[in-house]
Amino acid sequence: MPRPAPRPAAPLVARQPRRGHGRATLADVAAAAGVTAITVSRFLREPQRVAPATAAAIAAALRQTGYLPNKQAGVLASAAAGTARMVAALIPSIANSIFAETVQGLADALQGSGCELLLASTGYSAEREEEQLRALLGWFPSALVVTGRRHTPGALALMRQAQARGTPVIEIWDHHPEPGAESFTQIGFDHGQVGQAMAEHLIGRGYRGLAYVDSGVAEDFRAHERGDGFLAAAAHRGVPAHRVTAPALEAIDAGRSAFVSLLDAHGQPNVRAAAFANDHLASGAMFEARRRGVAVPGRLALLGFGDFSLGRQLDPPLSTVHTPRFEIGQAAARALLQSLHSGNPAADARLPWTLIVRGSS
Amino acid sequence: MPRPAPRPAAPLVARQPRRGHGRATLADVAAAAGVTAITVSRFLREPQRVAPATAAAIAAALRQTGYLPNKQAGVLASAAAGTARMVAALIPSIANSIFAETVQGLADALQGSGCELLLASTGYSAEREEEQLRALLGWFPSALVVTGRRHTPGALALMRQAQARGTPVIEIWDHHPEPGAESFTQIGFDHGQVGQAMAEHLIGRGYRGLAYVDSGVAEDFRAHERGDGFLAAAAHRGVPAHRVTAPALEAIDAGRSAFVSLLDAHGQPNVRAAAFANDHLASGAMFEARRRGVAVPGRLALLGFGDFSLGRQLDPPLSTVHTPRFEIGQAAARALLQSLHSGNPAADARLPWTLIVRGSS
DNA sequence: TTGAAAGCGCTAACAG
DNA sequence: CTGTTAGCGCTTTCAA
Repeated sequence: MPRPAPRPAAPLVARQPRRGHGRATLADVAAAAGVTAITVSRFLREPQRVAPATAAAIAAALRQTGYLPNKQAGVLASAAAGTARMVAALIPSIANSIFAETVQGLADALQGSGCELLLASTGYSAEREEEQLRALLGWFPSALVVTGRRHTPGALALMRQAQARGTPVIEIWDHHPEPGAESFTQIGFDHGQVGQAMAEHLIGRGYRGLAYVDSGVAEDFRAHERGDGFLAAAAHRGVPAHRVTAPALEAIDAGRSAFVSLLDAHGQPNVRAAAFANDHLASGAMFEARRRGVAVPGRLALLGFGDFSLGRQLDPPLSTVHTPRFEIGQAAARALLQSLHSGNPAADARLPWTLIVRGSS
Repeated sequence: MPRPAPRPAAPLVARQPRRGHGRATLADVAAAAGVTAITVSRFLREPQRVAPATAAAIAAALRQTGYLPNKQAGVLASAAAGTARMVAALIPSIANSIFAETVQGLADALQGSGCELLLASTGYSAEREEEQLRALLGWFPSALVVTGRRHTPGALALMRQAQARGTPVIEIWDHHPEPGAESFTQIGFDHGQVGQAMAEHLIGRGYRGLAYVDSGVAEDFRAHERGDGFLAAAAHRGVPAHRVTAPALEAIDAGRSAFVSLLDAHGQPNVRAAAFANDHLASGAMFEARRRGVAVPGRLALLGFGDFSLGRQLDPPLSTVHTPRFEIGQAAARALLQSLHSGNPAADARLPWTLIVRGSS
């Protein structure tokens, strides 16, 4: 009588299962529907590729189990295709309404594309940018959006590495294509040109004795570049101009303070018109002018930047530069989606800004 | 002479490798360092647990390969521990400076915790909230932050499901603990109480004939609740009060328009004091009052909500309610980090607001 | 139209 | 202190 064949030895110690959460997986759904996981996966991605009867069973099982696909697993499994469906964005400050609106544009345009937004802010610090970049890239995002074109060597290396892997890398808020230099997609405008236009507007109005009130944020390079353009244009026209830097206060207060220092410019050429790094600063100057009874633009003409809603309400309404802040985000989203779709790098875009002349200049 | 044993049959067709990207993996680093992947993994998480010599070799290999850990893989591998290191946040609008500041608080307090922020906005739509919730939860975030306590049944189900799995779910900007009802962690304040305080302030100042100018955004429930509290308090004191809704314009313009309609209240009780759903609306009223030469607070007292920087600059400066908008984000971050750390649900927090009496009331 | 097998990159569990 | 093995949940490749 043959003895029963020995059963394969059971493992000496049962290993602990690793599932710790109660979440339904593809396998659970599949079991409930009487198929295997791959069929459910197919149903979710290409419903028409499964038989109608199977589809119905799967749909029921999905509902019954409350299944939510695990995107981490999905990304990992198709890492080669670069389908992370997640866009990482890095801006100087979330609380700054300029960037908040850009992020809104980005998020809105990403809506419906199946891409989520991974957001981080640098606090205008280049070192923190590199740090955050490293953290964001660890998620293997399908695209990367960063602000401006000044980065630490480490950050640049990370960006290049990402780009080399086929991840679209987009620099927003700036547009300085450097012929010959391999670089990233830029979506924005030339801040030097804006500064130049600001100076030319004031000069064209007949003002002599100009000032550019720069941002007190040392790493707001774009504000500084507008200042550079402003001073260069004035110099080119032979008009005296100088730069003052706003103090590190809340912006409207900083503008008030800067206004005061413009009025009493010890030995400086008499200032008749001032351009500001942003509308908040310019508004502060307007408030202070009103308080002191200084005529605007009679004694001093004022010009802002940004076209925030407040400026229109002032008396006189503030002349300013309208910027495509929402559109920059939208354009970045469109560019990266198209790049993801086509496989080609996204094209640069120079977005239009306009100088709006109101009463203050 | 024995024939050579047949080699195991090679697969008929070589399978395509699946790696499509050029990124260094743990195995690459390990090979370069002459160890195995797990040792590198240990070095990255607990450097003191590998021998100094090995550590040095690994450090060199890491530098040489430019390795960046793949967080998707890491999360997946330790899914049971819930270590997604990613916080999902859902707010009505990114461009709205109130929420932008809250997100900034959240992001700042998350800095250094190793958690990234996954952000989405609902556009004040409950349906879009549910949709976005589904998308965000697919990433298996370690915590979820949503705005307010009104959600669709589907959204509630998702939130409860997440909470049941041990994911902290935090509702921000509101605080209405309902005794007995199982609910989520709430971090914010009671908007009804704020409305009540606004009414009592105006009544205490001797104004009779009150109005609450509500937000034109239909789903800004918190603004409506402040209105409810306002009207209830007025009724309780026997003071006539009514609610008007601001038109759907840009906020400052909407405030201007609402102001005009308050002045000519056909048959309504004469309005002597108005509280607004936010400072932008109130500021619009102030601008219009100045334009029309209407005395504030002589003819009409005005009271805002939010304490935006603009209000302080107006003439008279705007009375308002200061809200802890940055602190709400910070507190949410702290609460969820602690919850993640301790394993217990995060505690509710009622954050303080203050009524700031300036010149306009 | 469906399934089996393998593998994405990493880490938990266990063994030395 | 280091390694082996297995597996996270999904998708790709190949076969039926």
